[in-house]
Amino acid sequence: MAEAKDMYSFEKPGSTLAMAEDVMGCKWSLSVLGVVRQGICRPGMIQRSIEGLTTKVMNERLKKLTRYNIIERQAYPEIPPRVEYHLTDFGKKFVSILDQFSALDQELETRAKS
Amino acid sequence: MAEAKDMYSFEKPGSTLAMAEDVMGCKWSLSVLGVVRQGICRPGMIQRSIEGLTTKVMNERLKKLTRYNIIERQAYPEIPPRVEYHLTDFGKKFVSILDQFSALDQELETRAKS
DNA sequence: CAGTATCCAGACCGATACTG
DNA sequence: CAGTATCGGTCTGGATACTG
Repeated sequence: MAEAKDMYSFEKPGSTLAMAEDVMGCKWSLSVLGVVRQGICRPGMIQRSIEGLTTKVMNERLKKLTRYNIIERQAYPEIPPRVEYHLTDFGKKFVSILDQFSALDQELETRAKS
Repeated sequence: MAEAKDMYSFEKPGSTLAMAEDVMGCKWSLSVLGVVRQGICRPGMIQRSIEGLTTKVMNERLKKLTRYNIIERQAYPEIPPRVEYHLTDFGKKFVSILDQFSALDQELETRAKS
């Protein structure tokens, strides 16, 4: 059984926090997540939306985000092939936490003005 | 003035989110933050608390966290020298967001049990 | 269009020795 | 005790070409 102290220790392997660390530690992860959440879901469009992102890295990130169940992949058996990525329910919770970092910005700005 | 769409774009340079990315992307950052929040505030103790952490990397992390105003450094002019690091108010908000990632774990566990 | 393979420069971090 | 300097291996990500 977990002790209360454990509530305050970071770095549990396999935890959501460790996952967040892994995701955020990779360059381009947040950019990709950002455009996917905006509804830009096809690889070609994702790449064209993000200046400087290469195919290789994009696919690595999409794979990682998929593996962590933050986004999910749907492939349509057409010619030419079509693939779509969308946030999962878990992914929506995940990005809503990321938003709270941004919310701190607003708070700091507001404070600066007053 | 910012458009509504900007609310959903990640990756603003200089933002708290970019800072979070920078911090979390560095190995050992969260470990260091974790022990400092527990009140382990002196470098020697911090290092002894974290298996595998070297002096060099610890100091790099402490510097970065200090630069971002997540923790603050207090030096006492004694012999031998004594230094303490503590969370700032901003840092407390920062770690409370990190806790929400961990909170997702609880939620998932609870759901698994039921 | 979606995705993979290969190559390589540079960043990161671990080990160690050192200063005040 | 707190912190810095140096060196070297590893791993990441950027460029490019390629397959189905």
